[in-house]
Amino acid sequence: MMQNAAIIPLLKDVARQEHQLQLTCESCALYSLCLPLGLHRNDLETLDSIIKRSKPLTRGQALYEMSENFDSLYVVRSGAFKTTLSTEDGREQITGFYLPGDLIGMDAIHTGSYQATAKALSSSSVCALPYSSLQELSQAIPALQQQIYNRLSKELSNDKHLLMALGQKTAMEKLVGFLLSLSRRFEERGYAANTFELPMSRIDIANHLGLAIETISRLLGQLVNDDLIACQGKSITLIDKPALKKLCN
Amino acid sequence: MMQNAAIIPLLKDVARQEHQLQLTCESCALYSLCLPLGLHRNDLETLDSIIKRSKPLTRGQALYEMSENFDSLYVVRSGAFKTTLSTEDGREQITGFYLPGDLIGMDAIHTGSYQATAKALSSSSVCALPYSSLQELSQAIPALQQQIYNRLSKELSNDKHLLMALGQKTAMEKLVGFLLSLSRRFEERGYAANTFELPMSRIDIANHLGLAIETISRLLGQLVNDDLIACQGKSITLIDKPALKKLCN
DNA sequence: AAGCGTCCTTGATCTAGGTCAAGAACCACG
DNA sequence: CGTGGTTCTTGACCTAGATCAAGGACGCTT
Repeated sequence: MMQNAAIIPLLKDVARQEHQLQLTCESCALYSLCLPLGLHRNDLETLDSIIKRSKPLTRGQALYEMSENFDSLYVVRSGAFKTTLSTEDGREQITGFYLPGDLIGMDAIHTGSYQATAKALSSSSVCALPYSSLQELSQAIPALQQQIYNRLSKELSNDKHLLMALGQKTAMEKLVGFLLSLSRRFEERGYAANTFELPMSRIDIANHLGLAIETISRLLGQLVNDDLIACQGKSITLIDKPALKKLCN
Repeated sequence: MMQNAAIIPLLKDVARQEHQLQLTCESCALYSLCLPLGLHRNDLETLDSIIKRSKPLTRGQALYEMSENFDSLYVVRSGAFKTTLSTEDGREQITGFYLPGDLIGMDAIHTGSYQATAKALSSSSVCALPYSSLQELSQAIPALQQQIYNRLSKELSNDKHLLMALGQKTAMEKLVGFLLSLSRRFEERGYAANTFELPMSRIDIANHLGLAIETISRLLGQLVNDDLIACQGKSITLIDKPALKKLCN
Protein backbone atom coordinates (compact mmCIF):
# COMPACT_ATOMS: atom_id res chain seq x y z
CA MET A 1 0.00 0.00 0.00
CA MET A 2 2.76 2.42 0.90
CA GLN A 3 4.51 1.41 -2.27
CA ASN A 4 1.47 2.33 -4.32
CA ALA A 5 1.24 5.82 -2.92
CA ALA A 6 4.80 6.45 -3.97
CA ILE A 7 4.43 4.90 -7.37
CA ILE A 8 1.24 6.51 -8.54
CA PRO A 9 2.55 10.02 -9.14
CA LEU A 10 5.51 8.52 -10.93
CA LEU A 11 3.24 6.60 -13.26
CA LYS A 12 1.25 9.76 -13.88
CA ASP A 13 4.40 11.58 -14.90
CA VAL A 14 5.29 8.82 -17.30
CA ALA A 15 1.81 8.93 -18.76
CA ARG A 16 2.06 12.68 -19.19
CA GLN A 17 5.41 12.33 -20.90
CA GLU A 18 4.00 9.82 -23.31
CA HIS A 19 0.92 11.86 -24.10
CA GLN A 20 2.61 15.20 -24.08
CA LEU A 21 2.14 15.50 -27.84
CA GLN A 22 -1.61 15.35 -27.38
CA LEU A 23 -1.87 18.14 -24.83
CA THR A 24 -4.49 20.80 -25.53
CA CYS A 25 -3.92 24.52 -26.03
CA GLU A 26 -5.91 25.14 -22.88
CA SER A 27 -3.45 23.22 -20.75
CA CYS A 28 -0.40 24.64 -22.52
CA ALA A 29 2.03 26.81 -20.57
CA LEU A 30 2.31 29.10 -23.58
CA TYR A 31 -1.40 29.78 -23.72
CA SER A 32 -1.14 33.45 -22.82
CA LEU A 33 1.55 34.12 -25.47
CA CYS A 34 0.15 32.02 -28.22
CA LEU A 35 -2.17 32.35 -31.16
CA PRO A 36 -5.37 31.17 -29.39
CA LEU A 37 -5.20 34.00 -26.87
CA GLY A 38 -8.63 35.59 -26.54
CA LEU A 39 -10.57 32.76 -28.18
CA HIS A 40 -13.72 31.44 -26.54
CA ARG A 41 -13.62 27.99 -25.06
CA ASN A 42 -15.44 26.21 -27.86
CA ASP A 43 -13.47 28.02 -30.57
CA LEU A 44 -10.34 26.96 -28.75
CA GLU A 45 -11.41 23.35 -29.01
CA THR A 46 -12.02 23.73 -32.74
CA LEU A 47 -8.57 25.23 -33.19
CA ASP A 48 -7.11 22.47 -31.08
CA SER A 49 -8.58 19.94 -33.43
CA ILE A 50 -6.56 21.15 -36.43
CA ILE A 51 -3.24 21.40 -34.59
CA LYS A 52 -0.69 18.68 -35.14
CA ARG A 53 1.75 18.35 -32.27
CA SER A 54 4.74 16.77 -33.87
CA LYS A 55 7.90 15.07 -32.65
CA PRO A 56 10.75 17.13 -31.25
CA LEU A 57 13.56 18.27 -33.52
CA THR A 58 17.24 18.02 -32.58
CA ARG A 59 19.79 20.81 -32.77
CA GLY A 60 20.47 21.74 -36.39
CA GLN A 61 17.53 19.82 -37.81
CA ALA A 62 15.42 21.61 -40.42
CA LEU A 63 11.73 22.21 -39.72
CA TYR A 64 11.37 23.01 -43.42
CA GLU A 65 13.70 23.93 -46.25
CA MET A 66 13.48 26.83 -48.66
CA SER A 67 11.26 26.13 -51.71
CA GLU A 68 9.69 23.09 -50.07
CA ASN A 69 5.91 22.88 -50.44
CA PHE A 70 4.14 25.24 -48.04
CA ASP A 71 1.39 23.65 -46.01
CA SER A 72 1.66 24.70 -42.38
CA LEU A 73 2.58 27.53 -40.10
CA TYR A 74 4.40 26.46 -36.93
CA VAL A 75 4.24 27.71 -33.38
CA VAL A 76 7.41 27.13 -31.36
CA ARG A 77 6.53 25.02 -28.33
CA SER A 78 9.96 24.67 -26.80
CA GLY A 79 13.53 25.42 -27.81
CA ALA A 80 14.35 27.99 -30.48
CA PHE A 81 14.65 28.32 -34.27
CA LYS A 82 16.38 30.44 -36.86
CA THR A 83 15.21 31.14 -40.41
CA THR A 84 17.74 31.73 -43.17
CA LEU A 85 17.58 33.06 -46.70
CA SER A 86 20.37 32.21 -49.10
CA THR A 87 21.78 33.57 -52.33
CA GLU A 88 22.70 31.41 -55.29
CA ASP A 89 26.38 31.74 -54.48
CA GLY A 90 25.87 30.28 -51.03
CA ARG A 91 25.88 33.28 -48.73
CA GLU A 92 23.24 33.06 -46.00
CA GLN A 93 21.36 35.62 -43.95
CA ILE A 94 19.56 34.74 -40.75
CA THR A 95 16.32 36.68 -41.06
CA GLY A 96 14.88 35.82 -37.68
CA PHE A 97 15.16 33.97 -34.37
CA TYR A 98 12.02 32.39 -32.96
CA LEU A 99 11.26 31.65 -29.30
CA PRO A 100 8.40 29.69 -27.70
CA GLY A 101 5.04 31.14 -28.73
CA ASP A 102 6.43 32.65 -31.96
CA LEU A 103 4.86 31.82 -35.30
CA ILE A 104 7.17 30.60 -38.10
CA GLY A 105 6.55 30.48 -41.84
CA MET A 106 4.26 33.47 -42.38
CA ASP A 107 6.38 34.76 -45.26
CA ALA A 108 5.34 31.67 -47.25
CA ILE A 109 1.60 32.37 -47.19
CA HIS A 110 1.52 34.32 -50.44
CA THR A 111 3.26 31.57 -52.42
CA GLY A 112 3.02 27.83 -52.58
CA SER A 113 6.44 27.25 -51.07
CA TYR A 114 8.52 28.21 -48.06
CA GLN A 115 10.67 31.25 -48.73
CA ALA A 116 13.34 30.39 -46.19
CA THR A 117 14.84 27.48 -44.30
CA ALA A 118 13.93 27.05 -40.61
CA LYS A 119 16.37 25.19 -38.34
CA ALA A 120 16.24 24.25 -34.67
CA LEU A 121 18.93 25.92 -32.55
CA SER A 122 18.56 23.27 -29.86
CA SER A 123 16.18 20.41 -29.10
CA SER A 124 12.86 21.96 -29.94
CA SER A 125 9.25 21.14 -30.61
CA VAL A 126 6.48 22.86 -32.54
CA CYS A 127 2.75 22.80 -33.11
CA ALA A 128 1.89 22.62 -36.80
CA LEU A 129 -1.09 24.62 -38.02
CA PRO A 130 -2.16 23.41 -41.47
CA TYR A 131 -2.68 26.66 -43.34
CA SER A 132 -5.80 25.71 -45.26
CA SER A 133 -7.58 24.69 -42.06
CA LEU A 134 -6.32 27.76 -40.25
CA GLN A 135 -7.61 29.97 -43.03
CA GLU A 136 -11.06 28.40 -42.97
CA LEU A 137 -11.19 28.54 -39.22
CA SER A 138 -10.15 32.19 -39.12
CA GLN A 139 -13.01 32.91 -41.50
CA ALA A 140 -15.40 31.61 -38.87
CA ILE A 141 -13.69 32.98 -35.74
CA PRO A 142 -13.16 36.75 -35.77
CA ALA A 143 -10.76 36.69 -32.81
CA LEU A 144 -8.56 34.24 -34.65
CA GLN A 145 -8.50 36.31 -37.83
CA GLN A 146 -7.52 39.31 -35.79
CA GLN A 147 -4.75 37.35 -34.06
CA ILE A 148 -3.33 36.34 -37.41
CA TYR A 149 -3.42 39.89 -38.75
CA ASN A 150 -1.69 41.00 -35.58
CA ARG A 151 1.01 38.36 -35.77
CA LEU A 152 1.77 39.16 -39.38
CA SER A 153 1.84 42.86 -38.63
CA LYS A 154 4.06 42.37 -35.59
CA GLU A 155 6.64 40.44 -37.57
CA LEU A 156 6.53 43.11 -40.26
CA SER A 157 7.22 45.70 -37.61
CA ASN A 158 10.14 43.70 -36.20
CA ASP A 159 11.68 43.33 -39.63
CA LYS A 160 11.44 47.05 -40.29
CA HIS A 161 13.25 47.77 -37.05
CA LEU A 162 15.89 45.28 -38.05
CA LEU A 163 16.21 47.03 -41.41
CA MET A 164 16.83 50.25 -39.55
CA ALA A 165 19.52 48.58 -37.45
CA LEU A 166 21.26 47.04 -40.47
CA GLY A 167 21.06 50.22 -42.50
CA GLN A 168 21.90 52.92 -39.96
CA LYS A 169 23.40 51.58 -36.78
CA THR A 170 26.99 50.97 -35.73
CA ALA A 171 28.20 47.51 -34.77
CA MET A 172 27.88 48.30 -31.06
CA GLU A 173 24.38 49.70 -31.44
CA LYS A 174 23.33 46.60 -33.37
CA LEU A 175 24.71 44.23 -30.75
CA VAL A 176 23.32 46.06 -27.73
CA GLY A 177 19.96 46.48 -29.46
CA PHE A 178 19.94 42.76 -30.13
CA LEU A 179 20.71 41.88 -26.50
CA LEU A 180 18.00 44.21 -25.22
CA SER A 181 15.42 42.82 -27.60
CA LEU A 182 16.29 39.27 -26.53
CA SER A 183 15.95 40.36 -22.92
CA ARG A 184 12.53 41.84 -23.60
CA ARG A 185 11.39 38.70 -25.35
CA PHE A 186 12.50 36.48 -22.46
CA GLU A 187 10.73 38.77 -20.05
CA GLU A 188 7.49 38.59 -22.07
CA ARG A 189 7.74 34.82 -21.73
CA GLY A 190 8.07 34.96 -17.97
CA TYR A 191 11.82 34.36 -17.76
CA ALA A 192 14.34 36.64 -16.06
CA ALA A 193 14.93 39.75 -18.14
CA ASN A 194 18.47 40.43 -17.00
CA THR A 195 20.13 37.07 -17.01
CA PHE A 196 19.65 34.46 -19.70
CA GLU A 197 21.31 31.95 -21.96
CA LEU A 198 21.88 32.93 -25.58
CA PRO A 199 19.97 30.36 -27.63
CA MET A 200 22.29 30.91 -30.63
CA SER A 201 26.02 30.91 -31.35
CA ARG A 202 28.04 34.08 -31.87
CA ILE A 203 28.36 33.07 -35.49
CA ASP A 204 24.58 33.28 -35.78
CA ILE A 205 24.41 36.62 -33.98
CA ALA A 206 27.12 38.02 -36.26
CA ASN A 207 25.38 36.83 -39.38
CA HIS A 208 21.99 38.11 -38.27
CA LEU A 209 23.40 41.59 -37.60
CA GLY A 210 25.54 41.73 -40.73
CA LEU A 211 28.81 41.69 -38.77
CA ALA A 212 31.89 39.47 -38.48
CA ILE A 213 32.09 37.03 -35.61
CA GLU A 214 35.34 38.64 -34.46
CA THR A 215 33.51 41.94 -34.11
CA ILE A 216 30.86 40.34 -31.87
CA SER A 217 33.57 38.81 -29.73
CA ARG A 218 35.45 42.09 -29.36
CA LEU A 219 32.33 44.14 -28.60
CA LEU A 220 31.12 41.65 -25.98
CA GLY A 221 34.59 41.87 -24.42
CA GLN A 222 34.31 45.63 -24.37
CA LEU A 223 30.86 45.55 -22.72
CA VAL A 224 32.24 43.21 -20.04
CA ASN A 225 35.24 45.49 -19.49
CA ASP A 226 32.95 48.47 -19.03
CA ASP A 227 30.87 46.48 -16.51
CA LEU A 228 27.72 46.83 -18.57
CA ILE A 229 27.21 43.10 -18.90
CA ALA A 230 28.64 39.86 -17.53
CA CYS A 231 29.20 37.04 -19.95
CA GLN A 232 30.59 33.55 -19.72
CA GLY A 233 30.01 31.41 -22.75
CA LYS A 234 26.35 31.64 -23.69
CA SER A 235 25.23 32.95 -20.34
CA ILE A 236 24.61 36.71 -20.32
CA THR A 237 23.76 39.07 -17.47
CA LEU A 238 22.72 42.63 -18.20
CA ILE A 239 24.23 44.74 -15.41
CA ASP A 240 23.60 48.35 -16.38
CA LYS A 241 20.46 48.38 -18.49
CA PRO A 242 20.01 52.17 -18.60
CA ALA A 243 23.55 52.56 -19.92
CA LEU A 244 22.91 49.82 -22.47
CA LYS A 245 19.74 51.52 -23.64
CA LYS A 246 21.65 54.74 -24.06
CA LEU A 247 24.27 52.90 -26.12
CA CYS A 248 21.75 51.81 -28.72
CA ASN A 249 19.36 54.79 -28.63
CA MET B 1 -25.00 71.47 -83.54
CA MET B 2 -21.50 70.90 -84.75
CA GLN B 3 -20.32 72.80 -81.74
CA ASN B 4 -22.20 70.47 -79.46
CA ALA B 5 -20.60 67.38 -80.94
CA ALA B 6 -17.20 68.84 -80.19
CA ILE B 7 -18.08 70.04 -76.75
CA ILE B 8 -19.78 66.98 -75.34
CA PRO B 9 -16.68 64.80 -74.94
CA LEU B 10 -14.88 67.73 -73.37
CA LEU B 11 -17.60 68.21 -70.81
CA LYS B 12 -17.52 64.53 -70.06
CA ASP B 13 -13.81 64.76 -69.36
CA VAL B 14 -14.34 67.65 -67.02
CA ALA B 15 -17.07 65.77 -65.25
CA ARG B 16 -14.80 62.78 -64.89
CA GLN B 17 -12.05 64.98 -63.50
CA GLU B 18 -14.39 66.44 -60.94
CA HIS B 19 -15.79 63.12 -59.88
CA GLN B 20 -12.58 61.21 -60.10
CA LEU B 21 -12.48 60.80 -56.33
CA GLN B 22 -15.76 58.91 -56.47
CA LEU B 23 -14.70 56.37 -59.09
CA THR B 24 -15.39 52.75 -58.25
CA CYS B 25 -12.88 49.94 -57.88
CA GLU B 26 -14.46 48.28 -60.86
CA SER B 27 -13.61 51.17 -63.15
CA CYS B 28 -10.12 51.65 -61.68
CA ALA B 29 -7.09 51.09 -63.87
CA LEU B 30 -5.36 49.40 -60.96
CA TYR B 31 -8.08 46.82 -60.51
CA SER B 32 -5.98 43.85 -61.53
CA LEU B 33 -3.13 44.78 -59.14
CA CYS B 34 -5.21 45.86 -56.24
CA LEU B 35 -6.74 44.41 -53.13
CA PRO B 36 -10.21 43.64 -54.57
CA LEU B 37 -8.74 41.27 -57.17
CA GLY B 38 -10.82 38.09 -57.25
CA LEU B 39 -13.81 39.48 -55.39
CA HIS B 40 -17.31 38.86 -56.69
CA ARG B 41 -19.21 41.79 -58.11
CA ASN B 42 -21.46 42.38 -55.11
CA ASP B 43 -18.61 41.96 -52.64
CA LEU B 44 -16.70 44.50 -54.69
CA GLU B 45 -19.51 46.98 -54.24
CA THR B 46 -19.49 46.43 -50.49
CA LEU B 47 -15.75 47.02 -50.37
CA ASP B 48 -16.20 50.09 -52.53
CA SER B 49 -18.60 51.49 -49.99
CA ILE B 50 -16.00 51.62 -47.22
CA ILE B 51 -13.22 53.14 -49.35
CA LYS B 52 -12.50 56.81 -48.93
CA ARG B 53 -10.86 58.33 -52.00
CA SER B 54 -9.09 61.32 -50.62
CA LYS B 55 -7.45 64.42 -52.08
CA PRO B 56 -4.06 64.18 -53.76
CA LEU B 57 -0.89 64.80 -51.77
CA THR B 58 1.98 66.96 -52.98
CA ARG B 59 5.65 65.98 -53.07
CA GLY B 60 7.03 65.65 -49.55
CA GLN B 61 3.64 65.72 -47.86
CA ALA B 62 3.04 63.13 -45.13
CA LEU B 63 0.22 60.63 -45.52
CA TYR B 64 0.67 59.85 -41.83
CA GLU B 65 3.34 60.40 -39.24
CA MET B 66 4.92 57.89 -36.88
CA SER B 67 2.94 57.38 -33.64
CA GLU B 68 -0.14 59.04 -35.08
CA ASN B 69 -3.40 57.20 -34.37
CA PHE B 70 -3.83 54.20 -36.68
CA ASP B 71 -7.17 54.01 -38.41
CA SER B 72 -6.67 53.18 -42.09
CA LEU B 73 -4.57 51.25 -44.51
CA TYR B 74 -3.88 53.05 -47.78
CA VAL B 75 -3.63 51.82 -51.34
CA VAL B 76 -1.47 53.97 -53.61
CA ARG B 77 -3.61 55.19 -56.51
CA SER B 78 -1.04 57.28 -58.29
CA GLY B 79 2.44 58.60 -57.61
CA ALA B 80 4.73 56.95 -55.08
CA PHE B 81 5.48 56.92 -51.36
CA LYS B 82 8.30 56.12 -48.96
CA THR B 83 7.99 54.99 -45.36
CA THR B 84 10.67 55.93 -42.83
CA LEU B 85 11.55 54.80 -39.35
CA SER B 86 13.62 57.10 -37.16
CA THR B 87 15.83 56.76 -34.10
CA GLU B 88 15.70 59.15 -31.17
CA ASP B 89 18.89 60.83 -32.30
CA GLY B 90 17.36 61.70 -35.66
CA ARG B 91 18.79 59.12 -38.04
CA GLU B 92 16.23 57.82 -40.50
CA GLN B 93 15.85 54.60 -42.46
CA ILE B 94 13.60 54.30 -45.48
CA THR B 95 11.95 50.92 -44.93
CA GLY B 96 9.99 50.78 -48.16
CA PHE B 97 8.97 52.43 -51.43
CA TYR B 98 5.33 52.03 -52.54
CA LEU B 99 4.01 52.19 -56.10
CA PRO B 100 0.42 52.25 -57.40
CA GLY B 101 -1.53 49.26 -56.13
CA ASP B 102 0.71 48.81 -53.07
CA LEU B 103 -0.77 48.74 -49.59
CA ILE B 104 0.75 51.07 -46.97
CA GLY B 105 0.49 50.93 -43.19
CA MET B 106 0.24 47.19 -42.53
CA ASP B 107 2.95 47.32 -39.87
CA ALA B 108 0.59 49.40 -37.74
CA ILE B 109 -2.19 46.80 -37.50
CA HIS B 110 -0.90 45.20 -34.31
CA THR B 111 -0.78 48.50 -32.40
CA GLY B 112 -2.97 51.51 -32.10
CA SER B 113 -0.55 53.82 -33.91
CA TYR B 114 1.45 54.06 -37.10
CA GLN B 115 4.95 52.66 -36.69
CA ALA B 116 6.52 54.75 -39.43
CA THR B 117 6.04 57.97 -41.37
CA ALA B 118 4.73 57.76 -44.93
CA LYS B 119 5.58 60.58 -47.36
CA ALA B 120 4.67 61.22 -50.98
CA LEU B 121 7.64 61.20 -53.36
CA SER B 122 5.68 63.17 -55.95
CA SER B 123 2.08 64.29 -56.44
CA SER B 124 0.20 61.21 -55.36
CA SER B 125 -3.21 59.99 -54.36
CA VAL B 126 -4.45 57.10 -52.25
CA CYS B 127 -7.57 55.15 -51.36
CA ALA B 128 -8.08 54.93 -47.61
CA LEU B 129 -9.40 51.66 -46.19
CA PRO B 130 -10.65 52.19 -42.63
CA TYR B 131 -9.18 49.22 -40.82
CA SER B 132 -12.13 48.37 -38.61
CA SER B 133 -14.45 48.20 -41.62
CA LEU B 134 -11.90 46.26 -43.62
CA GLN B 135 -11.54 43.78 -40.78
CA GLU B 136 -15.29 43.23 -40.52
CA LEU B 137 -15.64 42.95 -44.25
CA SER B 138 -12.83 40.43 -44.53
CA GLN B 139 -14.63 38.36 -41.94
CA ALA B 140 -17.55 38.10 -44.31
CA ILE B 141 -15.66 37.80 -47.60
CA PRO B 142 -13.18 34.90 -47.72
CA ALA B 143 -11.45 36.16 -50.87
CA LEU B 144 -10.76 39.47 -49.17
CA GLN B 145 -9.34 37.83 -46.06
CA GLN B 146 -7.07 35.78 -48.26
CA GLN B 147 -5.94 38.87 -50.16
CA ILE B 148 -5.02 40.58 -46.92
CA TYR B 149 -3.07 37.57 -45.66
CA ASN B 150 -1.28 37.48 -49.01
CA ARG B 151 -0.42 41.16 -48.97
CA LEU B 152 0.95 40.97 -45.44
CA SER B 153 2.94 37.88 -46.30
CA LYS B 154 4.27 39.42 -49.51
CA GLU B 155 5.57 42.46 -47.71
CA LEU B 156 7.14 40.23 -45.08
CA SER B 157 8.90 38.35 -47.83
CA ASN B 158 10.15 41.57 -49.43
CA ASP B 159 11.52 42.79 -46.15
CA LYS B 160 13.38 39.55 -45.56
CA HIS B 161 15.02 39.82 -48.96
CA LEU B 162 15.98 43.37 -48.13
CA LEU B 163 17.47 42.16 -44.84
CA MET B 164 19.57 39.72 -46.84
CA ALA B 165 20.75 42.54 -49.10
CA LEU B 166 21.63 44.85 -46.21
CA GLY B 167 23.36 42.10 -44.26
CA GLN B 168 25.30 40.22 -46.92
CA LYS B 169 25.57 42.07 -50.19
CA THR B 170 28.16 44.50 -51.52
CA ALA B 171 27.22 48.04 -52.48
CA MET B 172 27.06 47.12 -56.19
CA GLU B 173 24.90 44.06 -55.53
CA LYS B 174 22.52 46.15 -53.43
CA LEU B 175 22.17 48.82 -56.10
CA VAL B 176 21.73 46.46 -59.05
CA GLY B 177 19.29 44.34 -57.06
CA PHE B 178 17.34 47.49 -56.29
CA LEU B 179 17.18 48.56 -59.95
CA LEU B 180 16.07 45.11 -61.05
CA SER B 181 13.36 44.95 -58.42
CA LEU B 182 12.07 48.38 -59.47
CA SER B 183 12.09 47.19 -63.07
CA ARG B 184 10.06 44.12 -62.13
CA ARG B 185 7.56 46.20 -60.22
CA PHE B 186 7.06 48.60 -63.13
CA GLU B 187 6.60 45.66 -65.45
CA GLU B 188 3.96 44.13 -63.16
CA ARG B 189 2.10 47.42 -63.42
CA GLY B 190 2.14 47.41 -67.18
CA TYR B 191 4.94 49.93 -67.69
CA ALA B 192 8.14 49.34 -69.65
CA ALA B 193 10.49 47.06 -67.73
CA ASN B 194 13.74 48.38 -69.17
CA THR B 195 13.33 52.09 -69.22
CA PHE B 196 11.73 54.08 -66.42
CA GLU B 197 11.96 57.16 -64.25
CA LEU B 198 13.28 56.71 -60.72
CA PRO B 199 10.48 57.89 -58.45
CA MET B 200 12.97 58.74 -55.68
CA SER B 201 16.16 60.76 -55.26
CA ARG B 202 19.60 59.18 -55.00
CA ILE B 203 19.63 60.31 -51.39
CA ASP B 204 16.60 58.11 -50.80
CA ILE B 205 18.10 55.15 -52.66
CA ALA B 206 21.32 55.48 -50.67
CA ASN B 207 19.48 55.63 -47.37
CA HIS B 208 17.24 52.70 -48.22
CA LEU B 209 20.23 50.51 -49.11
CA GLY B 210 22.38 51.61 -46.16
CA LEU B 211 24.93 53.37 -48.40
CA ALA B 212 26.30 56.87 -48.89
CA ILE B 213 24.89 58.98 -51.69
CA GLU B 214 28.39 59.35 -53.18
CA THR B 215 28.59 55.58 -53.45
CA ILE B 216 25.34 55.45 -55.42
CA SER B 217 26.59 58.14 -57.73
CA ARG B 218 29.90 56.37 -58.35
CA LEU B 219 28.33 52.95 -58.89
CA LEU B 220 25.75 54.34 -61.33
CA GLY B 221 28.64 55.99 -63.18
CA GLN B 222 30.43 52.66 -63.31
CA LEU B 223 27.36 50.84 -64.66
CA VAL B 224 27.03 53.50 -67.36
CA ASN B 225 30.73 53.17 -68.22
CA ASP B 226 30.37 49.42 -68.56
CA ASP B 227 27.36 49.93 -70.84
CA LEU B 228 25.07 47.97 -68.54
CA ILE B 229 22.65 50.86 -68.07
CA ALA B 230 22.01 54.31 -69.49
CA CYS B 231 21.15 57.04 -67.04
CA GLN B 232 20.42 60.74 -67.32
CA GLY B 233 19.04 62.30 -64.21
CA LYS B 234 16.17 60.16 -62.95
CA SER B 235 15.67 58.37 -66.22
CA ILE B 236 17.15 54.87 -66.29
CA THR B 237 17.48 52.36 -69.11
CA LEU B 238 18.57 48.82 -68.38
CA ILE B 239 20.74 47.79 -71.35
CA ASP B 240 22.23 44.44 -70.43
CA LYS B 241 19.80 42.76 -68.07
CA PRO B 242 21.46 39.32 -68.02
CA ALA B 243 24.76 40.93 -67.02
CA LEU B 244 22.97 42.96 -64.36
CA LYS B 245 21.32 39.85 -62.95
CA LYS B 246 24.68 38.18 -62.79
CA LEU B 247 26.07 41.18 -60.91
CA CYS B 248 23.58 40.80 -58.07
CA ASN B 249 23.13 36.99 -58.01
C1' DA C 1 40.07 10.34 -21.03
C1' DA C 2 41.88 11.15 -25.38
C1' DG C 3 40.92 13.01 -29.74
C1' DC C 4 38.52 15.80 -32.99
C1' DG C 5 35.62 19.29 -34.53
C1' DT C 6 33.39 23.51 -33.74
C1' DC C 7 33.27 27.75 -31.44
C1' DC C 8 35.45 31.59 -29.37
C1' DT C 9 39.12 35.08 -28.43
C1' DT C 10 42.78 38.28 -29.43
C1' DG C 11 46.14 40.63 -32.27
C1' DA C 12 47.88 42.48 -36.83
C1' DT C 13 46.68 44.14 -41.11
C1' DC C 14 43.67 45.53 -44.97
C1' DT C 15 39.86 47.49 -47.62
C1' DA C 16 35.07 48.70 -48.99
C1' DG C 17 32.75 52.18 -48.49
C1' DG C 18 32.23 56.50 -45.63
C1' DT C 19 33.39 61.35 -45.01
C1' DC C 20 34.97 65.78 -46.47
C1' DA C 21 35.27 69.20 -49.99
C1' DA C 22 34.17 71.76 -54.00
C1' DG C 23 32.00 72.52 -58.04
C1' DA C 24 28.09 71.51 -61.54
C1' DA C 25 23.48 70.68 -62.80
C1' DC C 26 18.96 70.99 -61.88
C1' DC C 27 14.99 72.51 -60.24
C1' DA C 28 11.03 75.78 -58.30
C1' DC C 29 9.71 80.39 -57.35
C1' DG C 30 9.13 85.28 -57.57
C1' DC D 1 14.98 84.50 -66.47
C1' DG D 2 17.83 85.22 -62.56
C1' DT D 3 18.69 83.17 -58.04
C1' DG D 4 18.83 80.49 -53.98
C1' DG D 5 18.26 75.80 -52.62
C1' DT D 6 18.56 71.13 -53.26
C1' DT D 7 20.58 67.28 -55.64
C1' DC D 8 24.23 65.18 -58.07
C1' DT D 9 29.10 64.22 -59.43
C1' DT D 10 33.99 63.61 -58.81
C1' DG D 11 38.31 63.52 -56.30
C1' DA D 12 41.24 62.99 -52.00
C1' DC D 13 41.49 60.94 -47.81
C1' DC D 14 40.00 58.17 -43.68
C1' DT D 15 38.00 54.71 -40.68
C1' DA D 16 34.84 51.08 -38.95
C1' DG D 17 34.77 46.85 -39.34
C1' DA D 18 36.42 42.84 -42.35
C1' DT D 19 39.86 39.52 -43.07
C1' DC D 20 43.80 36.78 -41.89
C1' DA D 21 46.18 34.17 -38.48
C1' DA D 22 47.01 31.47 -34.53
C1' DG D 23 45.99 29.69 -30.24
C1' DG D 24 42.55 28.30 -26.52
C1' DA D 25 38.23 26.50 -24.75
C1' DC D 26 34.51 23.80 -25.02
C1' DG D 27 31.77 20.11 -26.27
C1' DC D 28 31.08 15.52 -28.56
C1' DT D 29 32.14 10.72 -29.55
C1' DT D 30 34.33 6.22 -28.74
